[in-house]
Amino acid sequence: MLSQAAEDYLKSIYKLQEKGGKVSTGVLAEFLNVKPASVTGMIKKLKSMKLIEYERYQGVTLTNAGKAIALEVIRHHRLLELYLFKALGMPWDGVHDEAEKLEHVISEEMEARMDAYLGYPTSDPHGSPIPDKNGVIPKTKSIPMTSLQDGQSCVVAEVNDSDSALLRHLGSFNLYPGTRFRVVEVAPFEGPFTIDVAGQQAVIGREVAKHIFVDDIHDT
Amino acid sequence: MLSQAAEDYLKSIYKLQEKGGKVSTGVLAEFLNVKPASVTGMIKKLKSMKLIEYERYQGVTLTNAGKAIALEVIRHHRLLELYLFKALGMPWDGVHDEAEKLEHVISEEMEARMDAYLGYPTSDPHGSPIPDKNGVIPKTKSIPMTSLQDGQSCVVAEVNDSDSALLRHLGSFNLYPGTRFRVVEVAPFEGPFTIDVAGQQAVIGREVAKHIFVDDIHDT
DNA sequence: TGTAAAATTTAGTTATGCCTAAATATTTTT
DNA sequence: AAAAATATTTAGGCATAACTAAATTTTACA
Repeated sequence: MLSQAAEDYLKSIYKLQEKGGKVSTGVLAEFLNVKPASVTGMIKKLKSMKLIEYERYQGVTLTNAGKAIALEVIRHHRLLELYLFKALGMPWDGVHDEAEKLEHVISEEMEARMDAYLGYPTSDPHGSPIPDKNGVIPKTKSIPMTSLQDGQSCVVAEVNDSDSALLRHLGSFNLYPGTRFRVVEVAPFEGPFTIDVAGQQAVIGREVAKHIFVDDIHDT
Repeated sequence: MLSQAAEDYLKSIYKLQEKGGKVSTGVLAEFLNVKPASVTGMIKKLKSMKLIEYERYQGVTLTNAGKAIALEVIRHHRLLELYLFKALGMPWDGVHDEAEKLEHVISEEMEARMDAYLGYPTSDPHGSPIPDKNGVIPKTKSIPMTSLQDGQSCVVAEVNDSDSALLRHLGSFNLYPGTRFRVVEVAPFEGPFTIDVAGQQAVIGREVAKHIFVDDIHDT
């Protein structure tokens, strides 16, 4: 059995690898809130287990075996988030932290039972896709909210799940995955977005908008 | 935050303390499947945290603070067992192992939500009492099945939860908490019990009977 | 292209929690 | 009450996974 720490490394490498191929020691250290020297240590262990490919100073990539474990952990995380949200009624800004601890601990049996209870879902409460038991992720084609223009209408597809204060903020505007809104105005010089959600106006700053992904875009 | 290992020690000391006052190093080591020397080490740490009282060679007792933590962990365990059984339909011989891992990880919020979902239950699927959130345990007055006589009728109150093979065995006779049965015969010389469960006869050996506790006894 | 800055690795330390072997204390037996 | 048996503690190790500080490699730029 793999340690929780090792699982977290693999999950993080997977996520960072999504954005750009190889993952550097520094970026990984920053992401995991540990020092780069600690990352080097763990990297050596993961390499010896053939879960990553690695050459000194060159960054890391997951092997197929490593990727499978990363996807398994991500699957646990997202199934748990949705389960806690739906079955226990936990708030959408609270499920991430709970899932973060539980994801390393649940059995395959529990995973399967939650999956069945939820009707084999494909996305979690924040809109992130849930890999199936073979590690296949449903394809999504959302774009960052920051690329929207005045007058465009769209649907919230996915929001970053790890910052609970941000989630509460979005919740106060009813900005959940599936919610449609229209861009009323994009202030110039990298300014904030004024949007209309079901008749209510809201102002969303750039920093917040970066964490929101949308799809089904129409010009109005 | 207390480590999982420390929580397990406190829980184990609590359980062993139930049967007889002070808990010796050796008994605790045996119970936890570690060596006595390891127990001595942890004992020193727990003493420095004022969770147990301890004098060299004299065994340990929980302080009030230690007892509170032990009861909290036991509450988590039993609530989880019942939750997994009722909400996810896990078999009663499988919930122990899952709860054993989850008990150290769940938040107070999750505990409270499971408790509410279950309607503030007072016993788990094996009949063990669930401490309330203040650590108060519902009093039970069951006796070991081994003290029953021919012709007595009784109800299963509690069975040992940690041996899943034993639980499957009992399940095959429908011997769950709440099930009534009648003692048809107690074989002499410490022999097995022949019982009648809803018209079906079953033979229960002494070793198995030791792990079954019953109440509501009537002579027939 | 050489040097300074930035990133990464190595070396050595710490804390947790387990282990074995040896020393010591307690209990039981004779 | 002394010897033998049992229980417990001390001493020294190992693995994990973090840390700091120093050394090394890579990259950036003048």
